[in-house]
Amino acid sequence: MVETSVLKALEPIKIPSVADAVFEELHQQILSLELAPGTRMSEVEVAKAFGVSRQPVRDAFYRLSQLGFLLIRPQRATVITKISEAAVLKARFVRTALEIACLRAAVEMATQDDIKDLEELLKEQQAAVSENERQKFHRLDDDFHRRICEISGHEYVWALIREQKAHMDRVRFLSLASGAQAALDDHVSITEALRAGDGERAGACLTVHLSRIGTILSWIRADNPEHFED
Amino acid sequence: MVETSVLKALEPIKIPSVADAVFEELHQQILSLELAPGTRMSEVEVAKAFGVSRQPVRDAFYRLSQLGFLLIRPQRATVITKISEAAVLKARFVRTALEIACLRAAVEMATQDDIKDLEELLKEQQAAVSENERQKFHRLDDDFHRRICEISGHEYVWALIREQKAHMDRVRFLSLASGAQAALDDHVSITEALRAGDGERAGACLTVHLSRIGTILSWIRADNPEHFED
DNA sequence: CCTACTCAACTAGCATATCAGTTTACTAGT
DNA sequence: ACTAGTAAACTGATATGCTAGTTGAGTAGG
Repeated sequence: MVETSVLKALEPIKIPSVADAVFEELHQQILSLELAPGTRMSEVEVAKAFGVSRQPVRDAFYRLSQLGFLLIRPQRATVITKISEAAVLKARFVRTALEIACLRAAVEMATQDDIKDLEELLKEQQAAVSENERQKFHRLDDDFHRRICEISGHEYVWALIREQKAHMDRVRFLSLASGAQAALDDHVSITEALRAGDGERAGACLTVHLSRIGTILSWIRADNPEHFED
Repeated sequence: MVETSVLKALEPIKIPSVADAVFEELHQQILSLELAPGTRMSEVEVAKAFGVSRQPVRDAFYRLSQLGFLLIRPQRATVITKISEAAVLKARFVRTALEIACLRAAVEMATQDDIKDLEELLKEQQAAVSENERQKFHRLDDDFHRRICEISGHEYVWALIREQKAHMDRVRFLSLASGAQAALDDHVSITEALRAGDGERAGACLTVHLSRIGTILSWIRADNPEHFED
């Protein structure tokens, strides 16, 4: 037998396929609005641009359509979906439901160390806000919410939340730095409630936190009507 | 212009593709355990059995793997996943979170007619239980939960719940008729709480309701160890 | 100038061939 | 009998040709 490595991986190693790469790239470009809503996409063109065949592009297209970012119509052009105010609010509802469940579980499970970790995150977030580092804050924001899922022992829920969140992220990308301080304040409130073991209050804070997107949604739409559907 | 029809469909008509058909058939067979967990699946064989090419089968396989029913390992055999006790409990957690959110919203939204509809459903369920019509009860069970989503104004959540539910359904299929009366009693309690406008109590009843699968899970596993993963 | 029709240029779904990697059955050597 | 090595028989991923259907520009007819 050929000795491949000392520690043969126990879990099946995930080999990133070409389709994965195409998906990741397109997903990132769509979320960052480099690929604007309404843009016509062609399997052939994308395949040529990436230097691959149509098949992996087709696979990637399908995944994106499942997430609601591509509208594939047989025999017709595939287009990047416009931001739907309704879809964003739906995503918010689902995300709120899932995160509240995690938060309530986290209240029961959180150790001193967990709280410390969260507070460490809050400090980093404060630094990012102070230095106006928008990208960094967004990443730390995600970390905070993911961390709560982990603490609750329901880490897998983050995958679902991330899916839902994606629809909100396109809006967030248009919002510039607005609301970062308010978001951070919410995080502080949530962490305090968590430390106090008050699941009710934590949930209420989270609801307020996630509701903020609703208030900015209308004026972001007013500023960027071309990215929204009628 | 050729007059295609008087009422041209406003929404783009969904043309069922071959891939859709393959997916639906396999999905149904997997959920009903006609295709047992652990079964090796081959794109080629399935394609031959359905009389189609490998492409639509591949598409269907991918969708099933996303739902957690197929384990696709490149260059290795694709197998139908065994029932995972952990996956069922994860699905239960997510489903509970989503349904509680809907239920609480439904408490605010429900009209007299909505309650009447639900109670009508309960009667049909009672009939199904009395006549020991298992399939029918399962369908009415789903209707009940879907109806609550509709009442809450968050009908789209049902699609997510259905996804999660699928993992629980394979277990339900093994459970024979056990617990139908208990489930119906839960439905009655939930409806009563809904009528009383007591979201707190309704949520508690729902949590109990969905928890029942946890209690039967271990002895179903004991009776059917071959369908469960270690 | 406007309308109705034709047709070429697309589209995605489907079929098929090829490729690289894994598994497994078989054989040669002990 | 048993092990090591090899090759054939798989696997899914990728590439590409083909088809039915849609779209839109251009043209003929009014």
